[in-house]
Amino acid sequence: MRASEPADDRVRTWSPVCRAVAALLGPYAEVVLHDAATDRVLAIWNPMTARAPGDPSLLGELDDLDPAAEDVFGPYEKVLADGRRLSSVSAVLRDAEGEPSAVLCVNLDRTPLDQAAAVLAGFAAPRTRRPEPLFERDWPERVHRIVGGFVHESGRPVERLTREDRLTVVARLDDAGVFALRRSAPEVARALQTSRSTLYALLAEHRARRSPR
Amino acid sequence: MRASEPADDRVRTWSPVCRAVAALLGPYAEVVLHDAATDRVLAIWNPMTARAPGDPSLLGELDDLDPAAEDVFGPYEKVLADGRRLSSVSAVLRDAEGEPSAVLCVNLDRTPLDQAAAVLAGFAAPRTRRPEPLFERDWPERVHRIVGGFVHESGRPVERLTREDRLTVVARLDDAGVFALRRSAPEVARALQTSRSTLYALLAEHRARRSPR
DNA sequence: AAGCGGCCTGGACAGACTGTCCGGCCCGGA
DNA sequence: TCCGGGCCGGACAGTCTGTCCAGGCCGCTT
Repeated sequence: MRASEPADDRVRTWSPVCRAVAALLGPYAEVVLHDAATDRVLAIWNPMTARAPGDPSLLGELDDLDPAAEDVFGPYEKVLADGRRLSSVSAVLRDAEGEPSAVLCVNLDRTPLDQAAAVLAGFAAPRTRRPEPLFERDWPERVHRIVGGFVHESGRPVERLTREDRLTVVARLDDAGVFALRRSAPEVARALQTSRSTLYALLAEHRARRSPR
Repeated sequence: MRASEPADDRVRTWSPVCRAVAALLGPYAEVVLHDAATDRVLAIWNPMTARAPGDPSLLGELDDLDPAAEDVFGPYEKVLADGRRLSSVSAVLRDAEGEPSAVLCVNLDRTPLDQAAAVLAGFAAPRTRRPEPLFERDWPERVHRIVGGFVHESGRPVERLTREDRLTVVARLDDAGVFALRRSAPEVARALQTSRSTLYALLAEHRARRSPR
């Protein structure tokens, strides 16, 4: 890369697309251009949070992408601090040589859509609610999905997750109530490729952090 | 339809409402005015099937309506022969004396709504659906609700349920996956006002019945 | 290189929970 | 009255849970 401002080029190259997307999706979509190498924000349109160019992206390393891998990720879900739920899509943008040059993320606030869908669904399906199982039948599948989701989202394969990563995943799993299910702990440990001991350590840490009282 | 048609009055009275509703809900709503006494169609707007005035209504007995009962029913679901699913609302229309004079039915074809909802839902919630708890947070509450539901439905208080009753409840609970939750067995036993031993006996019996293979 | 701290791990363990079994009790029918 | 079905509490072995520990690995510092 160039001298001190390697970003310029890429922003110039990609900003029309970004602006188009931002314009198309209206006020509820945030478009972010990331520098995959430095893991920082290059530019941002219609920001939903206080991020600005130069801020860390928190994307995780996407640089060890093999060319065969898919360049478009998602849509997957993120949750903002204020509870708004986003549908996000990420795309690896490559230069003329085929090298990854930036990462584009589009974050669509789905709450209005959710509300609309709920309205429609309620309109259409009046009272015949389903017996609705207490929990998903195939919870191991579900565990794998949560773990897999994080892997996907962080770009790191399971066996290379950091301690903090695993802590995050454990937090999600705990929030999802997974650990109230019989036999879930060993399964989770396996999925997380860690030992049962460590899993419990992480879990304890998570719970201690959450309520230090 | 004058002389031989006693319906006239009522149709004249109610048709503005019916037309308004039909207009409001667009091409997907059928509005039918029934004669509750003769159980025949008085008038129909925007019919979805080949019914015409004078045809039997097939409403079933709505005549034994006590005045205290609610006059508006639904929305409930109907299914057309061709598979279209309808959301329906019925209303008893009363004359000046408070006597039932006709029944209004509005049948809304929900397939377009369902499709729209699906589109929106798909748009909004692509692949990683809600962190959506794996199971209800307050599952004991849920257990009580299932048990209570059965009690309500059978009219017998918990402590007077028959063996077969309890077996049914256990079946429902098992189908809901309750027994995959840690610590659920004692709670269920308590809710069912039976002993843990018996609970396990019932559970075993249920599972044996289900798959005698 | 050696020392150190942080973290992971397998193994060990006590304690909780799970399923099963049994003897005793109650109750309704023959 | 006797009998059989069903329930109960208690007991038990087996499993699962959390916790703890000693040892090992790794990166960092001295």
